[in-house]
Amino acid sequence: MPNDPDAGRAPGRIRERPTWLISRTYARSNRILNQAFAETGTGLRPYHYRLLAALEESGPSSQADLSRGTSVDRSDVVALLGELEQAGLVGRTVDPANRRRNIVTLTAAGKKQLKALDRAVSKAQERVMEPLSPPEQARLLKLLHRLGDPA
Amino acid sequence: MPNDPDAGRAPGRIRERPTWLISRTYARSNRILNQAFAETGTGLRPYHYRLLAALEESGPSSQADLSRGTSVDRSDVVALLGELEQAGLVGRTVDPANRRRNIVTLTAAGKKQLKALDRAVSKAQERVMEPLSPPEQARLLKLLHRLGDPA
DNA sequence: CGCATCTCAGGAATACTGAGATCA
DNA sequence: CTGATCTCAGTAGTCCTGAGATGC
Repeated sequence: MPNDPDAGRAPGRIRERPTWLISRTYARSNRILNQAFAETGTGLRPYHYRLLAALEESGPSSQADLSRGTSVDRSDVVALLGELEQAGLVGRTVDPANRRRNIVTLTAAGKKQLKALDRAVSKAQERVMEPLSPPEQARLLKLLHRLGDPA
Repeated sequence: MPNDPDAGRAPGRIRERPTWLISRTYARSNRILNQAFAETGTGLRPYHYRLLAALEESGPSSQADLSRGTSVDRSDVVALLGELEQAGLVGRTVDPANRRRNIVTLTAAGKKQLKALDRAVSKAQERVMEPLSPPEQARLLKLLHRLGDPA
């Protein structure tokens, strides 16, 4: 043997704790997802995608509403939108009816970029869900939906 | 009205993407879990718990095996074990049969601490899984197990 | 030599807190 | 005044990469 006889031996599976399973699943999903985003060469990350997708779904929104709808912290939304704005993917204008607010809109370039990201995300998700059969996937999503959004 | 008529309006639910649901569930689980750890007043975090639990399950282990078994990066294991060692919860000795290795063992204090953490984790997990009925919980865990540990 | 292990330095992405300024 | 919004500064915990030193 070139090396250790028992190298690579994995110890036990720890307790089969729900939180551990959730964490493991999330980590794996993230690895796949981040790689997919990296491969687009856009420099955009999942957080950017969330904001763009929410904007397409809800139309022009305030930053606070974007934060609530995407579960991205208000504080992070500022920086993320700054990056998206600089890339020409969104526009920010002050709401004339309520000058505290910014109205954030998706530009044409943003819509186009979103479509490209959609394709990457779809592919990544197929790979994430691959170990399960389609009906199992549907069941899982239903359960996760209730667990992640209990309100 | 003291303020905005439409404040708090949530925009759409974004796309009901699997990765988003996984991410949301993980975030919620983490919030609950981190709070539970904070309430123990031990200063220990989920990562510490993973290592302690793995040590109890597998007995004395090398750091590399701990890393593989817990999915905690080899690089982080070093610092985490340093903290646990300083707290007297684990011991590290060089393996005489293979001097590259450290043999990490759970001390009596570590076992006791682990039991306290176990209680906190169990309670937190009940709260995480609360929205689902017991059979649904079981179904979810089975699916997550296959998804998070596809190898 | 190749390879495993431990260690350290550092970075990336997510998640969060606190505080200030503006405005309804 | 209360409270919502935007912004900035800073932090914490997870996850990952690269590289060096030692030993099989």
